[in-house]
Amino acid sequence: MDSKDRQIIRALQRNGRITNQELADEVSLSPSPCLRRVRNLEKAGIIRGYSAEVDEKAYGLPVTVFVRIKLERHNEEDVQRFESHIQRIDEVLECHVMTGAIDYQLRVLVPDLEGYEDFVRARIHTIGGIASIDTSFAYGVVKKTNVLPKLS
Amino acid sequence: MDSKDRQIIRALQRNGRITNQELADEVSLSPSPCLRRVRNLEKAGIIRGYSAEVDEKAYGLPVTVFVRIKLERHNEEDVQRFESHIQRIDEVLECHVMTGAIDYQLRVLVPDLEGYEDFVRARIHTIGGIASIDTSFAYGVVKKTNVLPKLS
DNA sequence: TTAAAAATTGGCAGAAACTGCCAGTCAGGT
DNA sequence: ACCTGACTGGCAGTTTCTGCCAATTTTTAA
Repeated sequence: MDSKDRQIIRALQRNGRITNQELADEVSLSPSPCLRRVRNLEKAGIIRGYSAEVDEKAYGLPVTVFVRIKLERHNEEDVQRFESHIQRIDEVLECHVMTGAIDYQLRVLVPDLEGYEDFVRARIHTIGGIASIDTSFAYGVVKKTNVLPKLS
Repeated sequence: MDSKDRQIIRALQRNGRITNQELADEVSLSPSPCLRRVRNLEKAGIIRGYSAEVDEKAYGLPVTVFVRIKLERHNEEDVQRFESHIQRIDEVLECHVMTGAIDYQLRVLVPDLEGYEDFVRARIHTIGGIASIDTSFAYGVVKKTNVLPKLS
């Protein structure tokens, strides 16, 4: 991966549906080698895929919640159990394993506060083995981008 | 926005570069009306744009950090100052305004721990007016998707 | 420094996809 | 039943994609 690949990556993050011709222009290549580089990045798994960015509020899910979870036990079985459950919950868009006092942080999307209560009861507590849940609601977005910073 | 639009949205979140013909197939429309719906969703701002999903590690930024920040004062001026600074920092991919004890939560991408130290010193503390910073490192991803849940 | 080998590039042409236009269809209201 | 408005599907000209090959650039080794 050279600097041209990185240029391509950042251009595709800014606009994932740019045509190959425009992309080629932007990175100063002709369409053929440009497309080949894109395909190589895809095959190598560096570009995982493409996605539409959607206004969550307009879609009907205006409430973003960050949920910080601690497990009671950390043996292989309970951890596996928790993680495989989480992966199947559609409302959970992200789940990170964390260092420090908390084990996991989730980003969850719900239609309203009641929806969140339902979510915790029906989806989280039913997993079992959870020591604590700490909830923070996000009520505004200052910044949200997919474009990775330039490497210095 | 009807259920067909929602179908289109979810299909485009799963694959943002699907061709219009395949998309039309998937949602049982012919290409013309399908494309028109997509364009309308774009014009209405419901589809904000399209983006490539990139492997952050392969790109060279393997460390994800969540930073929870409290401000000293919450008057209009200091808040504006903080938020406009944050928007200009490339390493900050997300910044949410939070309820509760913390004012903001940031998602930050850095190459390593040293990079994070530099980031805090050079980018965050220089803003001024910050009461506290709480850092959590993410060292694994259990789930990460852009696809919004179906509305029940 | 030179020469051979490898990787990358650019152009071309057939195939695929996009997109504006128009007539036909369907749903809701009077 | 009729009218209105919104939506649909098909068509055709235009644009874009993409596999192939020769030419160029870069790398490697002598």
